[in-house]
Amino acid sequence: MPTSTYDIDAAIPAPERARHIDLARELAQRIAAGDPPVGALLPTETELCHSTGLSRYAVRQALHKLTGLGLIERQAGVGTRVLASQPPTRYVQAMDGLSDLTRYAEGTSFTATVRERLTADARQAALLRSAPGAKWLHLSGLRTSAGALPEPIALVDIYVADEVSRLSKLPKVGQVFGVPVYQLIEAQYGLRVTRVDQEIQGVCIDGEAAAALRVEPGTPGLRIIRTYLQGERAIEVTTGLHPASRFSYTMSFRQSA
Amino acid sequence: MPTSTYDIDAAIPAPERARHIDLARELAQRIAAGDPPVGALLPTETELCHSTGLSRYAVRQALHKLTGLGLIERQAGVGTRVLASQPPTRYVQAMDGLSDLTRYAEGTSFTATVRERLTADARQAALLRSAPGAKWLHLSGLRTSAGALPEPIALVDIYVADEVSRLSKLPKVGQVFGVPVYQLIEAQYGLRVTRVDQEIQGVCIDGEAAAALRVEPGTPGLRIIRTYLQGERAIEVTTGLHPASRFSYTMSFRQSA
DNA sequence: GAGTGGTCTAGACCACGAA
DNA sequence: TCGTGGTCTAGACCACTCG
Repeated sequence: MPTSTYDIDAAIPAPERARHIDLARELAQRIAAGDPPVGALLPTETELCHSTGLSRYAVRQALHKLTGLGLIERQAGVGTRVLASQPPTRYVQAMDGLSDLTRYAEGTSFTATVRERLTADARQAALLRSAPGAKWLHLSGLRTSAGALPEPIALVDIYVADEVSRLSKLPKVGQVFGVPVYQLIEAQYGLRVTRVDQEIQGVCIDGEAAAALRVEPGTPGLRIIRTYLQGERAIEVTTGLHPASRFSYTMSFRQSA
Repeated sequence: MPTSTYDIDAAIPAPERARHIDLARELAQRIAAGDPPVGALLPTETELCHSTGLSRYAVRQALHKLTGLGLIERQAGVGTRVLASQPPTRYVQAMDGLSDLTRYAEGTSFTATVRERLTADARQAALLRSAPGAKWLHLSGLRTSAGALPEPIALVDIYVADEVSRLSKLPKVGQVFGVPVYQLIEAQYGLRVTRVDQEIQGVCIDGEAAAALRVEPGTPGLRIIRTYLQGERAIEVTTGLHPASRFSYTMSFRQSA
């Protein structure tokens, strides 16, 4: 039985680092080896206290660490259950805000050429994830670089759900605009976009679009469709048409700790 | 001065939930109000113990929660510093493994038509993020749906860095193949991909590519370039050419708790 | 040297789940 | 009813920072 009086431990120049970390590592290795297999219960806190000679506090710290790693699950009255033998390797693309989605838009501005209220037909309803007959505010325009010679960057369509479309600072036709519309909605209606779905398609730019973007008909491009949702409700949908020569979409996925 | 003998508190039917959570919430509100402004120090643990009547353990639990929220930063010998007045709203696209990147590949198979070792010229070096003259293993082939009539899905090129290219289970020319190459590298060299960079371009599919994919010349498509890195070293690069009619890239970003 | 947060002990009461 | 984990107290020693 390890007595572990505090003075004794203090006299020793410290064995390693924190003991709860050692214990966590040891338990993780045992779990990896399948000692308590997935789905089985780990020893109780009391048992671990006795077997390790540590206090309950230290044992709980170790188990807390394993919980954070997703290795175990704890429930009062039941015990500590093994969830996985290996900490799952996850990869994430993280953003510090939705503005990262449209970072390319920095140094550019949006000029509206169309502003109308529309009632969705069948085709539009599919894009807008709403029932046919639903009302939306529709803006259409051109995004241009803010430099001396304003090169068109993208043809943009913005749809705003009727319930959140009474926005005081919305761009007027012909007006240059800088703020993302979803930010106006969040500010004015006090809600938060909880999810953004994004689809990227390859397209050939023809006809009017080619003329507006000042590229040759048949030029390759990207169509990006973003749906901003609060919960399951789509509150804004944007589509952008980007000439491939002026835009490519890059992202980076990192292994999450 | 709250005496807070344990029996007294126990006799009361529990005020709310855990007291450390109440304290965390109160501190978060104060920080939001700028009481200790960003960059300043919070009261020390001892002061919080006195002002709240809680034990140091409970106070530390509350501060630990705020640390997890990214609101504060702690350092022994210095104190508790306010990092932000609001918990940053982050959005993440999470994957439970890199196979999610190529989920579309399920139910498809890769058939190699080219297998060679190459020495990167200037143009290839840029794609492969290595110096000109570096050696890579190059596979080229077609990804087809596994159904009865094998429709070509994508033209694929795979480049494997020389140091990790001695792979026993690598696809041979003409052979149907199912496992992602990065998994072979991870398994055989005992390393882990820590980052994947991805670029998506819009293209028009012409010439040989159109013939191989059995689409009309001038058909729109997507080119997807993935770079698999361990640390800062690129160990594999893949490019895929997908007809737009058979593939679009979708992703979803969620607000992270 | 005084004070900070990091670690740890040895107790205790509680809500909850299972027998 | 019994044992689980969740919460909490009141002490303690340590490494570290700073004046």
